[in-house]
Amino acid sequence: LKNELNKILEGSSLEAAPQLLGWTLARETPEGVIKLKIVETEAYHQDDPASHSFRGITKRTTPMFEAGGLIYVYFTYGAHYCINIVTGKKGTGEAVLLRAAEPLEGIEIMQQNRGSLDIYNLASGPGKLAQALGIKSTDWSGKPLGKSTVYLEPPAQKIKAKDIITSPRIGISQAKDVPWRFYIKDNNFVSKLTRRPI
DNA sequence: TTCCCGATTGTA
DNA sequence: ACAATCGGGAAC
Repeated sequence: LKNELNKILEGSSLEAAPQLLGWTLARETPEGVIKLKIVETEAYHQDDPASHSFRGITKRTTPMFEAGGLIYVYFTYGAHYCINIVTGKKGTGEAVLLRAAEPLEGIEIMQQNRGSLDIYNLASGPGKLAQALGIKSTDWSGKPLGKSTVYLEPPAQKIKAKDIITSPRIGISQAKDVPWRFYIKDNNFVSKLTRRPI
């Protein structure tokens, strides 16, 4: 019998991205547990020019083509790590980028990891989110969600459909028009970047 | 092996 | 508004 998370993760990234809003992202570190509420996501898939999986399986993108439930971590701009949740069936290259989250527990650990005390600056962007969690290596990529890595817990309260805003994705040059970014309406912890003008 | 560029962030 | 920074992927 599949639980709710498995149902989400075996679906497409486009379906999963809004459904993951409100879920708690957690990691147990030597310093203590870190928990955040996911407030902003983006969907990427195989037939999507903006997706790393668009050009097929490479060493980097191999996890994206596995069955849903893995994490996919990539390094970008020479400085930042970003965390995705792989979704879909094995053989389909899709994932949900975790773009922003609201700190819930382990805030001091995240402040330490980020070198910032401002709670609105701890995970308000994909690079910041990974840094807050202490994810700073692509060795994490391809690992399954689980207590020994990073795991998800159900939303404290389900996010209502009317409170989910869709918009174009951020920071990409291809497929700028499609509304595959999702975030919680009026949430103060979403990323601050403005969308590049078309 | 060379070259280009990026699913970003911090600073000016 | 813009530089920093370096690995991935394509091209040569």
